[in-house]
Amino acid sequence: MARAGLNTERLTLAGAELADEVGFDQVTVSALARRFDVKAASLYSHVRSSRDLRTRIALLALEELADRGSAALAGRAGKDALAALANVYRDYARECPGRYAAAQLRLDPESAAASAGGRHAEMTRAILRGYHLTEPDQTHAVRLLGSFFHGYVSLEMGGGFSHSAPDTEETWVRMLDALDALLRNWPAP
Amino acid sequence: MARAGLNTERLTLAGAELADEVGFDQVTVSALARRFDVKAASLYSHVRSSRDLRTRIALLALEELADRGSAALAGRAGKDALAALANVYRDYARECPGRYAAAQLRLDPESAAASAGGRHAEMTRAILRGYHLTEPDQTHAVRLLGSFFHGYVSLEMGGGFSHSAPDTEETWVRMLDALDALLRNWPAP
DNA sequence: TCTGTTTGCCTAAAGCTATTAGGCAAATTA
DNA sequence: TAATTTGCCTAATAGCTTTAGGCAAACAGA
Repeated sequence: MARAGLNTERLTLAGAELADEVGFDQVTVSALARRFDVKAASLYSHVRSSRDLRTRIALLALEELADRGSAALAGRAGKDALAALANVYRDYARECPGRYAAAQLRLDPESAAASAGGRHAEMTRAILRGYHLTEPDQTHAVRLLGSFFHGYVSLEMGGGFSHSAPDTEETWVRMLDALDALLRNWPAP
Repeated sequence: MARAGLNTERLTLAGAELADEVGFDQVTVSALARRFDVKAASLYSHVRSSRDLRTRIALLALEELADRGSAALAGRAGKDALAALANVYRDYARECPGRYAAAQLRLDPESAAASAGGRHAEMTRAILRGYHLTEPDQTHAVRLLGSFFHGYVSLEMGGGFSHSAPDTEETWVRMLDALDALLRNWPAP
């Protein structure tokens, strides 16, 4: 019987594709096995568990997202950089909803430490260099931007803004204007 | 054999408690049946499906959250109101993490329409009355605040801020200062 | 090329969850 | 008290997860 040529990388990638097609919570060892025309038990040579598979997809997504972020930030500063990074998150969530959902998976401490999570915080900090904030305000601002990016994208993806006018595109632009203004005029304690 | 006295309300409430104890994604028909010392099949007289159960818990959480919000906003305006509502979300997530997670469940359109979701948007709008924003900026600001509240609470609950200094309490206060400042000086288009 | 080893996928099996169908006894109503 | 409704049960099917052990394909060395 010919072999399917499975390995951890391919499974992770296929799992990410599956997530984008059917949703991250529908990513299952069985479904992935079906996609390779292989029995579910066979995947356990390459992946420790269902949880392990999902964690790997999450790490992949975080990495991809960080790569896109780095590329977008190169050569930009100030509001330009802010908008660029914000758009990376938003576009990624739209293009790859399953992967984006995966990136929100709560990781165990070891995985989190090995993840691209640090790069994300670092990118946000890089943006703030254009706004001349000093510690601890810089950290507060990093957290505020992180909260906002994550929250906005989650709500938009979840359809939270879908019915109401005005459209989300206009809101998005005006929000970035507002955040830029806030960072330029960050209030003293 | 004595009856357990199940009904949809009790199951929903017990499901919410279970969610707070073991996590919303661990809320299962079987686990709930176990908690009532009853067979899983018995729950299907009161609940249409596992999905139905989860939806009911989500609706309960949205309702409780809206009730707390209304109570907190009564008699407050401006920054006072802003902080009060923000704290409602944050405290609820801390006290009832499972319910809070449930409130993030993506609802089908009918359930969403019947949910307290509208009350939440209305509360945020009420806060903005103290900041004299006109449409469409008011809507943009509603969405920004919604994104921020949701994003911050999600990240804090997920441990996103856990390792780094300064502590989240200080960040929280300074973020609310910043949002208040932003709303008072909302930038023109 | 043959041989031995590793590796990869398979079958088998047990355990858990979801869900449906049909039954009997408890609670309610007349 | 009799009739009816209702509530929980047993039984059964189906899917996902995971472990154990087997056989054949791929590979390494002589």
